[in-house]
Amino acid sequence: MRASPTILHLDMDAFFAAAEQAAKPSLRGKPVVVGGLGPRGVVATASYEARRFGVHSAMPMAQARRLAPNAAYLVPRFSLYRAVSEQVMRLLRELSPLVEPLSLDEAFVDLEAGGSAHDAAGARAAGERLRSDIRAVTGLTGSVGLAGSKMLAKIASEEAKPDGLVLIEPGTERELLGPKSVRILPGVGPATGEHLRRAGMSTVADLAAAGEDELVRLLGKAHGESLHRMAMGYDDRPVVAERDAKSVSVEDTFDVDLHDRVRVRWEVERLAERCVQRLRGAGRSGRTVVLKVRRYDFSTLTRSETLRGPTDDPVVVREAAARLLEGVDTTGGVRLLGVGVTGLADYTQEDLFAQAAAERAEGEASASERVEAVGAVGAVAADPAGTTRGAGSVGVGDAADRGGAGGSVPGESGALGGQGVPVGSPAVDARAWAGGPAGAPSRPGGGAAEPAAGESAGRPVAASPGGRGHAGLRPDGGQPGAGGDARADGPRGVDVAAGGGVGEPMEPDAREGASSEGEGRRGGRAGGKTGAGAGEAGAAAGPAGAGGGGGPVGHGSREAVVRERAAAGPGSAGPSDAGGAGGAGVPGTGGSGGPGGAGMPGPGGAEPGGAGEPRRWVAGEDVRHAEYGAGWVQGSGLGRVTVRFEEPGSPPGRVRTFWADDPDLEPSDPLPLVPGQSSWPASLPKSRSVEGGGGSARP
DNA sequence: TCTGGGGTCCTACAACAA
DNA sequence: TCTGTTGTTGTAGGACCC
Repeated sequence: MRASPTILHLDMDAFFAAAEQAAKPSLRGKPVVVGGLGPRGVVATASYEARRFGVHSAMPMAQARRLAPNAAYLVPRFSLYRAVSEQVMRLLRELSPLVEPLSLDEAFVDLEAGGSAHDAAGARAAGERLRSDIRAVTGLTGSVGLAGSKMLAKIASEEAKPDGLVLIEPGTERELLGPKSVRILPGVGPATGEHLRRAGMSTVADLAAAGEDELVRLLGKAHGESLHRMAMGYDDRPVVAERDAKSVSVEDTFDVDLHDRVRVRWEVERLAERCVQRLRGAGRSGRTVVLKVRRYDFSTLTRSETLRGPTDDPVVVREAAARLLEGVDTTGGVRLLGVGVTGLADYTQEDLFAQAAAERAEGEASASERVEAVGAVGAVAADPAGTTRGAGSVGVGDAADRGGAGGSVPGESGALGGQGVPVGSPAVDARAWAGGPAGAPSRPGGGAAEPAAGESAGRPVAASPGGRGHAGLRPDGGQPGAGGDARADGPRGVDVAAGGGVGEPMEPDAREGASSEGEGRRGGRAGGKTGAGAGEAGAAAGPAGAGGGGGPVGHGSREAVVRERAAAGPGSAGPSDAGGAGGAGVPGTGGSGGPGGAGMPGPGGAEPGGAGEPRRWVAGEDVRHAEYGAGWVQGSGLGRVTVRFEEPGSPPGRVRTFWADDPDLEPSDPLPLVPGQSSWPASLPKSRSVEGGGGSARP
């Protein structure tokens, strides 16, 4: 708590939605909702126009659609938001080196540390200058709070919204906070708020009056003490510029609950792979593997296992996650699965052993010790029951062998994928599934290959038409070309044809925005972008060989299966018979393909280059047409795509409809919201003319 | 048709070692 | 040697935030 209001909190106004409105002039002044468009999606951000209909963040998307049926519904485009966020953070760092980002659109700045303000007048001037700079550089508005502490600065920026600045003079905190709801204090959410309400405390003044002892009694020591201090207006938390991540995790919610144990296991292993990719991308390793399972009734379980040392080996993490799954009852259905790693370190157990081995090579250790050390790699700590699960542990040699095997599989995987996995045999080894988790690369030196190129501008490759898709492996055993998240927003991918629900190409202005749920169109261009042909994509068949058949979430109606089959190109795995039987990708699961018969994942079948399968386009995505120029996808369906031709800085544009596979139409990267900005990330185009069309090769 | 994804922090409890 | 206490570690769950 300082005497001058020199802690600044910036919060961009309705950030995602505002960025979309800036990028799409025809949406300005109209309700825009950004979030997951699948059946279980929630609202990430609603524009102020949409908020007037009662739409707010974290609201189920279905509810938002009921409240604001005419709003534009868009999927988030993180590449755009990250780029704008970088511009904003750069402006903040001009004010002070002490900038603490809280998220893409929010940060604290210590103005005093940067010498940009020492009193209220200076702070206000700096805040106003910042707001005007942000508007000039990004075209967006942000709200600024200034106070002597982080808590109050954040409360001030909330008061300032939208597009304002509020300064809280030190000394006025208690008076200002007293009448406000306890919910404005950080750490008081719905549960704590209700708890306090039942205890007769609804305002901050009530908390202050209750005293620390009472709050500790109600909420526990840490929470009670900190809340009491906050209620008194005390908060001396410093602005911290750098914070190390403490965990890395990935999770997926499925459109339809998973019942098939084999599928659940496959998903867990796939998530483990993605988690390790992220872990490695951050240059970290982790020691504790955590499995998260949300069941059909929304109850959530976590199971964790701590290894002997940190690892970034996909095999080790995958197998730990699979072991953890064995202890979880999934009967009744699984709604969400997640895999995470905590206890992060900058080195791996293998590093330590390598170092130790080098030392021993210099004669510092005996041969017997060497054997012991190598054998321990990847082994897990004894479990709580006191039994070491040796069967699941993997030694270095084992991992290396497996890596080799994984790499060798893709060539055959199409066929395997088509056969599906025998079910009813719990001993089924995922490693036998081509393109499935089995094929995961192991470590370099143990045969692994790193992802080729980070995130690749958010364009997953070799994804299935339904949006799912383990990307499969290159024949060299490496990861698919572009690396990054190989899954194209999988679980939410909905087969356009089968899923219904996706509108006709829209008439101009008949409905702003689009509700297309086909997020997985990437498959259509994956081959071209990565240099992989249809054959490779086919090799990515999922374990059960659902292929293009049963979509990942059970949208695999017979109709869809037939379409996908027809579209399967040579070299693709093709849908399994089970898929053909009605969408259940797993033979033997009683895969009746009944309602929501969950097909196994796996792009397999209809993949890029597949003759006749239209490409899929995501609502809101940037595109470029050879003749009409830059635009964005307003809607798609029934083999057509509707594009509005406009870009940041242009007047609202006109709408045209094309065949989805129109060769003149191609995807494009986001442009700066204010044309010609030098602070726009170098990896993204600064203008269409420079960029030459977005750069994605056609399949 | 309710309820995402990626985090952080805290609490409680059991096991174990000193 | 046995018992009680205390600290640490691992595990699980809950709340909260954006």
